[in-house]
Amino acid sequence: MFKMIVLYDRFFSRLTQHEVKTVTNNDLNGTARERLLNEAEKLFAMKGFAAVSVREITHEANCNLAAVNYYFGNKKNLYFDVFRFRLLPRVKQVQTIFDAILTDQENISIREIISAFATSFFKSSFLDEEHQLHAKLMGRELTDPTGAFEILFEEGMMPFLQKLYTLLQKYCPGSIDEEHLKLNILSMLSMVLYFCRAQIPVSRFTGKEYNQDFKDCLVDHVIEFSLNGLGVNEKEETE
Amino acid sequence: MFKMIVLYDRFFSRLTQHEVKTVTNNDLNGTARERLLNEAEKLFAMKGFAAVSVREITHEANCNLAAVNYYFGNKKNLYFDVFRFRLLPRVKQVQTIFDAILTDQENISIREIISAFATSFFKSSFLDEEHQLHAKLMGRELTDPTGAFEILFEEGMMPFLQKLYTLLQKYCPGSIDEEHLKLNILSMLSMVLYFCRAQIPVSRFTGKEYNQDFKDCLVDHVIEFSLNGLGVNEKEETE
DNA sequence: ATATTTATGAAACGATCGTTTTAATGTCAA
DNA sequence: TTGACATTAAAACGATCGTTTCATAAATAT
Repeated sequence: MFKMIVLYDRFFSRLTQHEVKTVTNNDLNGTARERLLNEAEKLFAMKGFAAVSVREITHEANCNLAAVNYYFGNKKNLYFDVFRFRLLPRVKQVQTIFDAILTDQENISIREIISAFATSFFKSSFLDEEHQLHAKLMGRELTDPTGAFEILFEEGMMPFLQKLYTLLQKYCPGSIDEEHLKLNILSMLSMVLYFCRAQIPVSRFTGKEYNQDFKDCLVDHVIEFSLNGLGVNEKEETE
Repeated sequence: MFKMIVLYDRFFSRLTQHEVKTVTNNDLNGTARERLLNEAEKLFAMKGFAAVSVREITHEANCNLAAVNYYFGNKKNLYFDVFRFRLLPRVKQVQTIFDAILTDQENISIREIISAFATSFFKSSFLDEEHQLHAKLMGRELTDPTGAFEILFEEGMMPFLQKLYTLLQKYCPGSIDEEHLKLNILSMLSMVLYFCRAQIPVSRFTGKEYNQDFKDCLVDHVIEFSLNGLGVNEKEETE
């Protein structure tokens, strides 16, 4: 009895018997717990926390209504676990892609850093239809924080921004003070986030649809605007 | 009977007898309809549409539960009217401030245009506590559009962006094609929106609180970053 | 095989939601 | 004053919500 209550603490939720025994097994996707997480991720992302009912999630996951409370304690805990086990890995993946792009190169220029940043955000993840859902989830957390966002920001976003900071500080030609460099980084971040999230206003104002051509154009624009914004005259470097 | 149904159409809602007779009177703030709009604006902004109940609104406005349905037909129509009669005027005010800043000056430089843009957004409105609520409302519409945002964008934002476009096109030194200039404008917009809305992550990364010093610093940063991003070397102009 | 735990099934609970109904007011012209 | 209309009041309706209960089936351990 008491053991059950402890399992429903803020940071832990019940694992299936199968999962406890064979955590490293790849064949877990079929378990009820996994199906619930998958459908919850999809539905929460599309409609938001309040607009999705437990009945809807369990129905889509082919589970019983009581399954959510059995595995996760309550609806809110399921929401948090979606962030912990589904969103956080994907956010971390952005930095992984960023690192992979840079490690291929020997001498790193600022242009290559900026380019890797924009590319890792844009092309590889956030413009995919699948990841649009995650952007919506994070967007809602930005306006109505529930604490779930902190998990992503502290463990996923902050380390990435810090790494970007040390990289740019190292390879920046002039001496830029900490405050201005950080504001520059946030400005770059604001652009990629905006062009990913506010696709409707962007399309409406520019008259362009988000096809591959326009996406490529956006990546180039962010890179050039950021390089100029940083005060780096790229023409001296590339030629 | 039928007349009532027509009044509850998407675009119109019932006016009080008092309002119909004396629309220009300043003494309207006390009517039930106005009180409902005020409280709805406040509550919708703080909690979002779904998280606010009609009972809560009517209670805060010292009205009866049925008053919302009497004056606005239903809850959703009240939400739309909050955008129509409360948010739209405030969004238009941004452009008014922008125009006021520029008309004081005789010869307009690009720096002055950018500065007026950033200032009209930042200082005059979006960083005030009162207007933070409106930013939250717009933020939710960005992730979960209900159609209410279109009112603001088409009638408030688009004309402003168009004006900015023609201004910059006129006073820009080099020849910039339409697409790139519009992307530049959207980049500037993304920055002011982000620094207004994402105050928590910004404070977390920079370590700065949103006091007056930091706000001023942000305005300066956006201006400089934008000028550099546009490829305008401001030092040749100001000296 | 038996006992114990784990998981699922269907049904119900209590609460809250938006909306409607019906009756009682208040207001103003005729 | 009377009648028509605008407004308010209180109560109830039907629906949906998150959660709980309890019986049963499946899986596992002894």
